[in-house]
Amino acid sequence: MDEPEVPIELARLWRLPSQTRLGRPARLDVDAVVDAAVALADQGGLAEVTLPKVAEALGVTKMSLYRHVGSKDELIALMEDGVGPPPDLPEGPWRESLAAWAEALADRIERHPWLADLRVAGPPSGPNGIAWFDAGLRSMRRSRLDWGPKVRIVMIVSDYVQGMARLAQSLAAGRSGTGLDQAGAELAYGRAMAALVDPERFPDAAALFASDTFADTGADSADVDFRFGLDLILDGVAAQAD
Amino acid sequence: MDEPEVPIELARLWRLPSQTRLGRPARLDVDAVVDAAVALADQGGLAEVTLPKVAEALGVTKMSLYRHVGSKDELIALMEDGVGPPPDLPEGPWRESLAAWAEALADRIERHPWLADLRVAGPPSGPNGIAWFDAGLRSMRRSRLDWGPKVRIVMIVSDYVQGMARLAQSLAAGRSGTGLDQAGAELAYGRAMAALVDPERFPDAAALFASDTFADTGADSADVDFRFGLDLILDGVAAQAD
DNA sequence: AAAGATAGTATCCTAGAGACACTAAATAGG
DNA sequence: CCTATTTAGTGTCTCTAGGATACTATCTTT
Repeated sequence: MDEPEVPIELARLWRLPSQTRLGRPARLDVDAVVDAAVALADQGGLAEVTLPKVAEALGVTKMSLYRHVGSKDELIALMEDGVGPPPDLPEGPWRESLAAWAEALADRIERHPWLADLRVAGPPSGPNGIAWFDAGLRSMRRSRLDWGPKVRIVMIVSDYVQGMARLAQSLAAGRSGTGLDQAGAELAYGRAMAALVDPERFPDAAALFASDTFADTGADSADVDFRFGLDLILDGVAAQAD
Repeated sequence: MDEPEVPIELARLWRLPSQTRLGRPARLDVDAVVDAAVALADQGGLAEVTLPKVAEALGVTKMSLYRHVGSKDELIALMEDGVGPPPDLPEGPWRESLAAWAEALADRIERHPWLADLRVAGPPSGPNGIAWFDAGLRSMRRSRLDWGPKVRIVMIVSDYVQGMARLAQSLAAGRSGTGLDQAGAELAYGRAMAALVDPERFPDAAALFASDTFADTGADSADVDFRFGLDLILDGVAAQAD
């Protein structure tokens, strides 16, 4: 009856020590692999995280990694959890607390941009994922919201933060001319749209392009946009909480 | 001075006819390639869309596809635009119109689940992307919102819809036991979490897991969740619009 | 010292994206 | 009519990735 209580992936996420200490001692452990992968992703994006490259960074062969992570997907999940727990957030009215939590989430993605590329793979299950989740719930302690709404609001806010981060990254990539196939696309965009968007078919879009709304998409407008949407969502929460 | 007015990718997105009709006539065109790719994605997900498989479906070799699409990424963009324009939406108060637009977006993803996997790659640029964008803006005509807020709200709502779709897909995949590595993970999840989530460290999360909130994540709760968040966002918009 | 367990290695396979040089089929101008 | 030009589609090659399998190396327990 030595069936594991928890699946092996969960055991790795929580760094549960293995029962036995038989056999050859390991040079590597889960943390070493995850840290190396995170370092690669931090400086080159998720695409840099390949089993060969992680293995090379650690000075081992790629197949040895499979002793410590079950698959590439599991490695990604471990990386997501591995970037760490939330910071201590100030207690206070739910609106300020929840906003601070959202800012902390955004900050986390800014430090690890590849987090914006990840798909949600279900409910949080790692220790740090749970910690972030717990912090999000805690921010609403002083509200009169029930569990159901709280959970949904946590999902909405974290989804919003990730979505805005993705958008900001895409715009930044397009703007700074990544040298990829969309070099100069930013310049051509306005002119091409003016030529292609027929005001008869698309009256509102054409009017928008004719206005200078897109012109002031300056350097730090991302922060303004972020606050705008966050406040909008918080207004929506306020409508529910009262 | 016969430089193209618009980049070639945009020309393909908008199906601008090429000037010349020299040379060998094409068996294929952009639409044929895109339609085949969409058909594959519809029945097997984005992972089914590979150049070899698309080519096989069309009875050509994979390299011939590059005569009609510039790259895999461009094919994805063409697919996204290729699923079609928005339906006609009822005029009316902005709140109902915007809600209807969001429902139409959700409906589109339900018909083409792979749309949930796509990253936003900047502002909309294809004819149908523009059409959806235009429809979103139009839904708020009767509000007193300025262009800036309108654009942001369109982004927030479409991001919300896509995020919820992704979440619903993840949960559905976990629930129906895809046969992948997470077979039975759903069952183990509750028990494992109860064992791992220390109430001292994670008081709110532990309390949540102890409650039966997750138990009633029934079959059609996705719709309920969707409406909850949508209403929350609309409440936020209302706070801005007044 | 032998048996058993675990860590890391060497080699193989499958599959995809894309480069490049080729052949095939059309048109325009002499 | 015929040939140069232009465009469409093919065949083959390279690179890179994830992963399976069978192996060797190194430790602990008895």
